[in-house]
Amino acid sequence: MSHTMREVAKQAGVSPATVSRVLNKTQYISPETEQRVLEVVRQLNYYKNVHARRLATGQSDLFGLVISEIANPYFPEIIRGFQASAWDRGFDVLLFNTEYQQVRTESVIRKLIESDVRGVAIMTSSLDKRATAELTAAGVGVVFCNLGPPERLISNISIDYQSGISQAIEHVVKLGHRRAAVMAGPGNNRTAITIKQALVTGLNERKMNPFPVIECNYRVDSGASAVRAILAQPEIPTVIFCGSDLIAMGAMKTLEEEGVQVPEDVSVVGIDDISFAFLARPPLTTISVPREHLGVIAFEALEKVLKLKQRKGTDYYLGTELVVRKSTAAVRRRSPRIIARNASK
Amino acid sequence: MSHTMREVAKQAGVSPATVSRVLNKTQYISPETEQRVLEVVRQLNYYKNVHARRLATGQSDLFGLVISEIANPYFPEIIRGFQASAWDRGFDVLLFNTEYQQVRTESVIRKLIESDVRGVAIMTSSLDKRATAELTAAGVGVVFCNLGPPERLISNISIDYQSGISQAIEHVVKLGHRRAAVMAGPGNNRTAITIKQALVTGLNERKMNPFPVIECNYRVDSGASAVRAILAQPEIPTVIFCGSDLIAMGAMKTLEEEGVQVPEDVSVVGIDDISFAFLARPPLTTISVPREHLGVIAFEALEKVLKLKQRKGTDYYLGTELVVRKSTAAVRRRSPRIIARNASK
DNA sequence: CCCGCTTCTGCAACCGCTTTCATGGTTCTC
DNA sequence: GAGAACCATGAAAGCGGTTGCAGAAGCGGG
Repeated sequence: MSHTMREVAKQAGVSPATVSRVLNKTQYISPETEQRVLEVVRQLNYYKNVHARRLATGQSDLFGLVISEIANPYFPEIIRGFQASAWDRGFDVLLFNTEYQQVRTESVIRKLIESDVRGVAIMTSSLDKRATAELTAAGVGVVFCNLGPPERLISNISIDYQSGISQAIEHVVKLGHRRAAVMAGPGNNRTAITIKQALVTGLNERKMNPFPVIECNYRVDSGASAVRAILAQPEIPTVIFCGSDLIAMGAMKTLEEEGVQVPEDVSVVGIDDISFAFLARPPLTTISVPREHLGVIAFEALEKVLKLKQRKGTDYYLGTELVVRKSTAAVRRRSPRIIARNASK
Repeated sequence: MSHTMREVAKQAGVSPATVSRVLNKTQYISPETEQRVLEVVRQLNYYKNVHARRLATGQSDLFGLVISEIANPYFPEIIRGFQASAWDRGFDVLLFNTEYQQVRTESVIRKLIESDVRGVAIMTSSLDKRATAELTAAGVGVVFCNLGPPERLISNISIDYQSGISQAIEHVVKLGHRRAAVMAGPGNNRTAITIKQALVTGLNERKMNPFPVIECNYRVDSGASAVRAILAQPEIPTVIFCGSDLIAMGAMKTLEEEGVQVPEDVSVVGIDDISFAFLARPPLTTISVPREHLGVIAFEALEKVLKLKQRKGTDYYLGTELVVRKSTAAVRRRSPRIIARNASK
């Protein structure tokens, strides 16, 4: 179908080696020859075959990126940052998603190694540390997020949720809130657990022992039952901390349906600052996680760890920051529940 | 680093050919030999090298998917559908985004051909038909969206916006609306143009000549100025049709900021039914485009067109459907502008 | 004029896997 | 019991590039 390098060489009256050298600029070739080769390449509309190249050089120009699920708005910016960095340096990226399934994990790892990727950024919590052993054994660099200390060929990026969470707690305390609830992410998710703990610890330090602390999954509608559970308490909180913006938006939706106003009756705080947090109504007060930057750092970390094959990787830190919008407001004297009771009397 | 097939063969006391046949199940091998080979494969933790494989077979197990921009919530579901279908059949997908830049387009096409992908789904409008010629010339199957009639190796998926739009117009007419405005997508975007025309035509048929008809880009904040332009009209519309949900959500945000209530003062209709349309407040009435299905169909179309190399591809149709939520309501007697005037007197 | 040093290009051996064809050994079949 | 038909496997030739090494020209210096 398409032409080979040998054909180009014959047409140009040179050897394949010369064509290779012209195309890759790996050795000085006289300008006339170079021109001739390039001319033929253009005429024949020649495309080099990366598979042959990868085989011959024993190196691919591929990096892997593993995420949980493409439809989760947490990931697109990460992908974007990672892919942009890779593209700038002439690398391609193989994107895999686990869809939260353990079975997929193994196949993904296998595909990654078979494809001879240089490095892999694991941005999902559904891959555990054990799985990465396979990768490093194959000489593939690995970088992940909040999973543990660096090792040989392994770097780690720690997201410092604590800083943003402290700011958020500070913020609501100033607004007069004393009673908080927590709607955390799923209990089998590493990141969700980290966030939940940071939240609970931070609140406890301020003597605001949160109650209830509920786990819900990342699906948009999962907040609904959690919100109802919260509203069913004898004394309902004045502020709800959510483990992700998605949960927060789901919560706000349900709160509205239940006749509870945000932020007048209850304040809501999210985490992530996904692009829609800004469009939510009210616009969501949230803790911004620099996701695009995370993708960029992830790629750079891989490049670096690959240079230092022998030594262990690095630990990177990424700060988080409170973004105040409209879903938080000063606490009212009386909780809506009490108002409701009075009203019904 | 990792082992080769030859090593496995030697260890198992067979030839590389046999190992290949065991691993690919391409020929009957006696159970004992098979067991022996598999055992060695396990022991050595052998991974086959896909590049060598692709080179030897002259075929890759890769499909390409080209989108505009990963951060645009229109795409994730398409990716999901496409990738899931590919995965099920043992194929991998190479994801490329144009970021709306023409320069990228060429590199993307080149990479696609160099990677020897079997087929490419082009889900962005920023690639024109000319670009696909390169692909088909290289024997790569192509499927795109709303771009023209099928040809050799080229299939097309037409999204029938008309049907959903008619339903939407019917819906607002029943609610008593007579004055409509249109906030279309960018004028250099094929899909946006198609939608805009469908919208304008449909409204004209109902004698609701929309005014104004404004183009805005797909960034979230772009709706703001367009909304202000609409509100600056002497007579403001009672319903705004938006070229995408993102535009609609941006518009609703700005409307609220301007003190105009949705849907009491103005109804808003979106297009796409992105997952957030449901979370918007008020939840967005929109025209749902079956995006995940689009991805699935795209993959299937590619598989099919590749089987029939000689003949031209197929034209697929995908319907759209109105989803009524809360951003549309019966029209009020007087427009908010008039109310505002009265109030200020 | 010869030698040695550049400079530019070609030869040929790989990279790791697939696949055609061939081979030796069995089992049928008449 | 000999030839045919199988069967399970091996040998080897690619696939389309890359690259170490070698060789042919060209050139300047002694």
